[in-house]
Amino acid sequence: MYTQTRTEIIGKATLRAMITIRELAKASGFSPTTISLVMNKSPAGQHIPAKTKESIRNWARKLGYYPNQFARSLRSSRSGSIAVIVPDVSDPYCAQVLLGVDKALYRSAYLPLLVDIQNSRARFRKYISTLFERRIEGVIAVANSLQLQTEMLDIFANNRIPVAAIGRESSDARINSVSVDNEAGARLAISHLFELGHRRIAFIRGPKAVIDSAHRWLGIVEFAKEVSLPLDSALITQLKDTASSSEGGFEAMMRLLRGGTPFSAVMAFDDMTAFGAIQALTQAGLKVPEQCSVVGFDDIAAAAHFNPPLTTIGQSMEELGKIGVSIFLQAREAQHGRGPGVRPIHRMVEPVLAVRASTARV
Amino acid sequence: MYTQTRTEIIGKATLRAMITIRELAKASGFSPTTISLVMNKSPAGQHIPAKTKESIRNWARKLGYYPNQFARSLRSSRSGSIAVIVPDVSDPYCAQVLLGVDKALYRSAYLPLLVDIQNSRARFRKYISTLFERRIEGVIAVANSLQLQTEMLDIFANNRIPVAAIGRESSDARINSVSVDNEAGARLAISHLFELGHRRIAFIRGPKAVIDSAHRWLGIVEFAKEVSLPLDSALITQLKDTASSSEGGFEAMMRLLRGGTPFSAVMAFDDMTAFGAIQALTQAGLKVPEQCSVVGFDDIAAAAHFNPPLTTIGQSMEELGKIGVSIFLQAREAQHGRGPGVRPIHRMVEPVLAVRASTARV
DNA sequence: TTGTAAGCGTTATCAT
DNA sequence: ATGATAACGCTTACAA
Repeated sequence: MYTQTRTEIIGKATLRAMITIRELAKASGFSPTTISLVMNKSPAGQHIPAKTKESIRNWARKLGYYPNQFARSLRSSRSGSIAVIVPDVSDPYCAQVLLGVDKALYRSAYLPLLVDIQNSRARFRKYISTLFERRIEGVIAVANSLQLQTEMLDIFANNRIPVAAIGRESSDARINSVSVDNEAGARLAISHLFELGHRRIAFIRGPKAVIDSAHRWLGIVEFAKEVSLPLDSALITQLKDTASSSEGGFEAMMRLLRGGTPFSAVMAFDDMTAFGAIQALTQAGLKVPEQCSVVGFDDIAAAAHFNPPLTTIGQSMEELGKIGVSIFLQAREAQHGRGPGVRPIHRMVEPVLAVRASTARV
Repeated sequence: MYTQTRTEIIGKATLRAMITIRELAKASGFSPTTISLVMNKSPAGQHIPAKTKESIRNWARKLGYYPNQFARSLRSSRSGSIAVIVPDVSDPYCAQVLLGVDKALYRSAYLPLLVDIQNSRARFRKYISTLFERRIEGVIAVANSLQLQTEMLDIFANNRIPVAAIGRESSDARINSVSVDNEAGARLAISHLFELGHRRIAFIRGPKAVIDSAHRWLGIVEFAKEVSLPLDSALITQLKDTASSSEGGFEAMMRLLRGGTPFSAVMAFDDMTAFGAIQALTQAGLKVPEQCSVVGFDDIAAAAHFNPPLTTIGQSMEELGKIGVSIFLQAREAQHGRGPGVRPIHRMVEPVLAVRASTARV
């Protein structure tokens, strides 16, 4: 094959191995301009005969011509890349969001640059220059965890790069966001338990610093008031760590059990917490859901496969990701259109109750 | 701030917003050459006075100068990007490998371009041109699943782009690979059960088309022969789908239970399969591990959080990822050094037995 | 020690 | 309908 012969040159050869538009021009007999017009389906080239177009495309395929994106970006001032920042790729929540982002971006002209900051501020900072050097046109950040605070995203907004924060409402007005309606989700969860006849319900609240915790708690308090359900402070505990984890859930449940106040159901901050809580219950000889119902939040992939399959509040992370992309595209459109008059976009997705086998009638 | 003022221009402004080396030259009073030498710490610039260097770096920081990577790549013929291809980002196995890849790549000069082919050949094909256009210098592919066959990676090898396949040995000699020692892993699993006193062991084998299945089975057969353990064909079943899943495990276990042949332990193809099997056992009223021990393979994150926590064979996906990167770096080094005489690299990681609560003495 | 100028591959503008 | 030419921002001989 042609390209293979050319790669015999060693050293810096890697990129040179590809054929250039001028070489393609020479080989095909057309000029670089014509080729460019054809390859990009430019409006300016609409009067080029179909025969010519056909011929050029054939030559391109035959010689393996792939236009150099760097030259293109340099000329056009468009990088076609967008940063997707996640606190931790191996976290199932992030993974699901990523899936949605990817699906949505796939149809667009943008390529995602995945930045996994692994819960480290230092890593985040080190990536910033890389992203600027690559001239990213936007940022989509999964900001559900503590580690990726929206303030950190200010640097992008300062440089007029549109930012979409996923999973947490931003305090900065210039930062767009999508998140689940935490309050509504919490209501769904507690009302599910309430309808099953549970009256003595325990709560494992999320870390204080996570804004979602507060919103979810608000939903609980309001629902409780409406149906006159008393909230016993002996049945309320809080995750200690900054991040949620199965271990945290385990410990929280141990505290509740040691407390001695009886309860027939638990509402956990999220699924990981619920997993830990169920393990603690099982270990204490209590069967779920027969002796204690458990409900989680998030509906991560593992929830459905857990033993027992977990009843939880789904928030379609995939949807969050897709909306994140659409927000970016919209923001970018607005930026191009009128410049300054861009309003921040905030959207919420509706939570859904996924009833599985970890909850039962009293 | 300077950069902000400049961005008032609308339209194509996004990339223009950044300052160029010439503007920095004008502002600082030094020439582009000097600046380039300083910013890149070029050997040629070793005699530039510290004072000048200092001054240039200060100006750069003050004006927010980030060298344009496109211009740089165009000039230097080095893209600094490498494709990381995964069958499915939301799969926990992939996620863990990705973590390792990312950690290893972070210290290198390369930026990963994540390609999630979502188990679709069509998506894969569509990405190929994007990757060539961006002039990737290498490919790291998680090839554990059926969906990403090593043959698909040939197109890169054909273009002299080093490829490292993770999770599956490649048949093509030009494709480097790292995988777990499946045979040794299977031995670990069965000998663990054997030592716990199990003699009637059931097996849920992996899909036929997955090469790992065969390797694991080989380990089983050899071990059985050594200790004269009879393998009862009534206790051997196989996943039907092309991919492994919790559902597949559930069905396989139902088949085994319906078969009526008694057994005290099951070895599942992988963790997801084990999850499904445990659910089936639980549903049938059998307690794990009291009435039936279960062992998985992979040690995905959820295994430790499962109920009961799953005994399984760990294969440090993170390690696989890191090795994948080191193989790429090595391959690239070799390519630069001597050109043709590059030997394919194949490495294996040792599996480890993670004993948790899903297995017990008979 | 620092500056000048050419060229990387593409595309937009202007000619033909 | 197609072609010549300049410019995008950077690096690197080579010149001063």
